[in-house]
Amino acid sequence: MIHQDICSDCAVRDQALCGSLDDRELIALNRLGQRRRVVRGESIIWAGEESVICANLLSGVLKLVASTSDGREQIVGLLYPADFVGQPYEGEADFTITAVTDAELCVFPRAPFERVLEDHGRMEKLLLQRTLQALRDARAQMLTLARKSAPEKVAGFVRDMAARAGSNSCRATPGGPVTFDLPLTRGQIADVLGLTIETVSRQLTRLKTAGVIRLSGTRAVTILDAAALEGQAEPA
Amino acid sequence: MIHQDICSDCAVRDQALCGSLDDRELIALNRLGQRRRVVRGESIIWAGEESVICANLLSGVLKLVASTSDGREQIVGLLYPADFVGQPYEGEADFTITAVTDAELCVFPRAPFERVLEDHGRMEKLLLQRTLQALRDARAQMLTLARKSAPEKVAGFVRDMAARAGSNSCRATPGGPVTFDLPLTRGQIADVLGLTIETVSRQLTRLKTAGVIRLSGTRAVTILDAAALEGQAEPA
DNA sequence: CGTGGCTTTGAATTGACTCAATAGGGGTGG
DNA sequence: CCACCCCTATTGAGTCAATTCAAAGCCACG
Repeated sequence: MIHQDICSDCAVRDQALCGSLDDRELIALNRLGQRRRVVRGESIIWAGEESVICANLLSGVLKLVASTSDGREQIVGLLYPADFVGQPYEGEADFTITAVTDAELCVFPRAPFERVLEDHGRMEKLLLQRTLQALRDARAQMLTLARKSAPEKVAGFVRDMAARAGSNSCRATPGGPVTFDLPLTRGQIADVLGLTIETVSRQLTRLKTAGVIRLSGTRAVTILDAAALEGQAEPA
Repeated sequence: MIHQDICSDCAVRDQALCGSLDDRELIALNRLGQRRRVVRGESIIWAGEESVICANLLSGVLKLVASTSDGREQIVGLLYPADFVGQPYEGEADFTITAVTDAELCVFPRAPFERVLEDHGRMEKLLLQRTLQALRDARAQMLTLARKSAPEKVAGFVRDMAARAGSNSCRATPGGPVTFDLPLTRGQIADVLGLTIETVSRQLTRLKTAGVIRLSGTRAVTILDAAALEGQAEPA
């Protein structure tokens, strides 16, 4: 499906990079873009292949996966709605990008998209700022992967996911119990944190037993003691 | 010392971001820049402090260090001559930047530098491309930190340092013995790889005993068997 | 030629992994 | 509506890679 009139139905119209464009500019970009739905587990870019597209993520969650030749895997990034997807100015993709939930994208062919970038300094500047932020995030995660213990990793991950969920649907009582769904399986959490499934499971059970969180089903988490969680994530 | 005429004595004039500017543009930037020397161990930016400068690195090697509140440290990036230093568009620095060798910088106040960026699309595009590359590097390193064994980490590190040294002073016989100096101490290598000093030392000794490398003094390394080194760095 | 920092080597410990088996839970079809 | 099945998660026991703790050794430099 080609975009309706002028992205008026776009759920992330203002948060995505396109937010920097006025109506006239949007028309040009709009002509390039195509909606695409992907189902959970489907990949849109493969490491080592020519990366011919860029996109805005409209809904769902994607993972960036790095892997060794013998099959070990590491999730090196997660993408959420309004995030930019893909690598301009780079032919061969370094990481495989796969949907961890059903997702919807607004896809652009890479080369024309690069031309739009060059013609629109505001948009390029926004992309630079996002890229700088992604770089800071990746470097912060390097500290976690290399130097934090399994309890710290899991507590920090739960805290971060709660913060993200909380920023979407803000609660009246900050610090009070917050409930949300993890978008990832235990195995995917393990792939983010550089642990194994078993270790993630054990640490979550430990937090539950300690009364810090409640687990309902396999996805839902309730934060019972945010201060304790923070204390386990960042020991003094 | 203010720049002499027009950066004519700059060792990295063509490789650094400034390479994108013509002589007229360079005059404007030149007026902002100041040379600064730092000695080994000296920091130019501190995590948590306001980050008021950007710079080009002219000579020497810098490290970006992330640390936990209880003192664990991780080197999340190394900067070499012609690399860009600092975080435009971001007030508070996330990482401490420290010289690992004596170094020389061309320093710009951040705010005016940002204005130059906005006025010069070519330079902003170059910075975007460098930032995207740094992001790819950081993500690749996440795989190493989280999923590779100590032997793989150390072999890969030695290979990468050899490649960097080799790219500067190219040898006639590719694959033949290459000798170079590590710019880092064992402790700093450990901080890059997420290991301890002792483990790095043991792995280097193992590579020496296996006849893959020769160690002369504490800094010099000779690659005796590049194929074996590659094999240990990236097991099938 | 001494001194201090860096490096190497050894022994013991441990946190996370591996292997293995059980339990839960959501969806499908009878 | 219920039984079954598959996939995911939990729990346990034993192992091992890397760390921690400790002691020399080496080298560069004053």
